[in-house]
Amino acid sequence: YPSAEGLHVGNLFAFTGNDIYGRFQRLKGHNVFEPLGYDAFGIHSENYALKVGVHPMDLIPRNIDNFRRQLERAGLMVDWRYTLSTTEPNYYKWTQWLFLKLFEQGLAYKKQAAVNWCPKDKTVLANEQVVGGHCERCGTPVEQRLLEQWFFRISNYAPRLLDNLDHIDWSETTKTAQRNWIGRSEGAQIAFATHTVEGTETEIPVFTTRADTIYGATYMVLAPEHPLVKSLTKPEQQKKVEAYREKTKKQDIITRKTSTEKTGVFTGSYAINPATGKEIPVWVSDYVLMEYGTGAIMGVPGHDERDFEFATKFKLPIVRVVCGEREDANTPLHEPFVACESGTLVNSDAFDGYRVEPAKKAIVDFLAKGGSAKPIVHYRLHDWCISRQRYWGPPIPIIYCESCGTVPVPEKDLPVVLPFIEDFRPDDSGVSPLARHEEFYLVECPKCGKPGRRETDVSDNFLDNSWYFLRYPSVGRDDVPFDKAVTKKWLPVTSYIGGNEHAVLHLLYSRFITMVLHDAKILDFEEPFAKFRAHGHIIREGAKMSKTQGNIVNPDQYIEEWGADAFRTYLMFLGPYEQGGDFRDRSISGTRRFLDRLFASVQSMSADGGSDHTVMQKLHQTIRKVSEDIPRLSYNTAIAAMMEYINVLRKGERTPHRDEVLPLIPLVAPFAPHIAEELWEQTGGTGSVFDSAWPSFDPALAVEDTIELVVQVNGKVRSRITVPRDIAEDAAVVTALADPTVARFVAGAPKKIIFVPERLLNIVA
RNA sequence: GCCGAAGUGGCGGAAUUGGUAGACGCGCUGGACUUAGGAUCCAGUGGAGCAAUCCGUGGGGGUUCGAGUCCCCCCUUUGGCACCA
Repeated sequence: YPSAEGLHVGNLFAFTGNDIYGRFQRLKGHNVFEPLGYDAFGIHSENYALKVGVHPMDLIPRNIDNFRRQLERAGLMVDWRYTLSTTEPNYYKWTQWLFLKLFEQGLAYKKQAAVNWCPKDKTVLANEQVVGGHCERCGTPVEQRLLEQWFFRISNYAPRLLDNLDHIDWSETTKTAQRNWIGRSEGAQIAFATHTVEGTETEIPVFTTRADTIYGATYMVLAPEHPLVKSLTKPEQQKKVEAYREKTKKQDIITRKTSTEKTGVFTGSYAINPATGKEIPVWVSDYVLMEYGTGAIMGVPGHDERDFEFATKFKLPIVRVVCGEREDANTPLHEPFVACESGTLVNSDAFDGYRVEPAKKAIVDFLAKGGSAKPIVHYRLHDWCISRQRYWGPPIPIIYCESCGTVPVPEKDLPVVLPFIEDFRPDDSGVSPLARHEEFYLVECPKCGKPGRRETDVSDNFLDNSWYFLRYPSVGRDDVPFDKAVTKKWLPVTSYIGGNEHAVLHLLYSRFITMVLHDAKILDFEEPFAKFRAHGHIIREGAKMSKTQGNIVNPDQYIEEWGADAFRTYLMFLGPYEQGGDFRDRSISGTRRFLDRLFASVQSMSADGGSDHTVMQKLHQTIRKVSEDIPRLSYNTAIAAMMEYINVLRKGERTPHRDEVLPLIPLVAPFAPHIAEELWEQTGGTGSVFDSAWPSFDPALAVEDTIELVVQVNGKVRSRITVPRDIAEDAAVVTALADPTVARFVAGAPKKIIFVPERLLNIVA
């Protein structure tokens, strides 16, 4: 996202890590395609445009120019012929096409729903964009609002999105985040019979993961928005219930989600506990969420903290149905007993004595016979709300016609171009600013030709970036979103390094979209990124970088002062790449010195091919180390190894030989491409160093023939002896005991000898 | 509350499977060169001790010939999710 502030050092950290990997693969002889593009079709850009009073159509190209300038200085191996911008009609034409594909598959649908509404940005947000009850973008507390919205049925794909995680090569942290977000829970749906105030028989379905505790269900709770609330409320309770529903509706998400004090009201109705056959009261409370499960629960106060709290407050009966090892059926419950591994059922008729886990299945089976229960797997993942009541985004390609209904814009009419309008500021109406422009929305129905009305909402920015990897190799093609043959050659993405902040947004949506296209037989793979690694984040002096703290690092000044190569190398050296690290101005001098010493070594090296044996050994060890470290993103240790080698090379003002120096040039090239190219040319290389070859190492040379064997006595290091690498245990013991220090600690015959070849000898005395 | 990551010198960090703790870099100390040094080069740099040696990876236990690494308990920091039934 090309922000107005320009490139952040964090962006550069991410891009450089990718670049090193790409340059390394190219040196290894692979054909590498490394693209980069701009994704500014969303709220963030629009808000900034509003703030500075510049139209986004003017602002975004300006930001992009600045970004491009900064990116080019960073020395990335990006193929700029294949860049893209999600704000361009030739790109978003295909974003709209994507919407149509989902619509065709029945995966895009419109419904009225309580959605997350940001009162400041005046738009709907996806669940993934609500962070701790606040708008991800501006931090304003999010409200609930009832609106007609377009959704994608990502929930249909929940099982696949989850199961595939087991066999894709991704960072565990990212996989865990997705698993938690998808939130599979295995349980049962159980129906509680009841009747409406008019006397009609009906039932309240609940979802539970603790069917084993059903004998302890002493009441039920419906979410305030639950559709059954109305018909179950007795006339004498009506006023109270209505008032309660009003009150909870007005509360914003924050107070609702963070207040621990339970509130609620009785409907006056009762339902039958299908296990006990007893009548239990039906309550309404906002601690039950309409969005999860069935929007209704069975209250088991003995074995659930929230239920316990609620029952205590409203004096509802609390029954023990599970006990631990030192308890029995009559042990009083002063707090809910929630541990279940060790629990045994009590007060549960035929199921008394069952362990918790088997009881779950047995009780569901038992209730299933009466038709009131079935095992069910529930996912936390909600459908993806993609409507945005804003201006800056791709218009959703739909036309409403009085006779034909909801009609998709025909593919030949794409793109639906976002018009330039002056008054793009959103308002409270719940509709997009585009709805103020007849010239945009008054259109003919593509089916029957009668007057129709265009959809005026635009789509979520995350839809734009859910498919860009598919577009990159096909940039320039106007007739297709992506060319078949080109896609086959380059995709899925071989290696992707990104931030974990996208774990449940971009990275989940991209997987979903890819699966949908696979199912529509448009793609022959269903996972977009074969390998994904989450990089760490850079902090500064122990604190997160932020504008308000004023500790943002602008890469420009550092590149100016130290050069792009030293800066890149420093960023990769400051910590383990997958963990990030602490940015300290002063430390950049270290990597700069390293590169200077490398440069000086080339200038001063002796022209003859002679070389020192121990230096050559070190060289081959270094080549091996760097070759092994780069693929596992251990950039910091790869750099350290090269520094170490330079130190050996120049130890005591030694003049290095040509053969000792030259292999360093391609070795350092992924990190410091500019210097590497320069040195490559100076030393007679032709073309680019990146078209040369990655140096190979001689395994025989990479090992030393004599080693330092550590000698321990009783596990404590007492000496180090220099011995042949392949020394036998007996010989090692003899040599070790000849050492005066060792001899001093060994009185008499050794009790035991532990010999680890090439490493150590431990004498237990 | 739940899920995850992490605690190592003055600082950033090394230490593939349990096997020399502190690689590499910053900083610091001393020296060389120099009119000068915030340049460059050389040497040193975990703590205590004259030394032999002892102590050292958040704390406490344990397993082992041997633990930064494995097991149990606890503390701290940090990221994410959060009334998810």
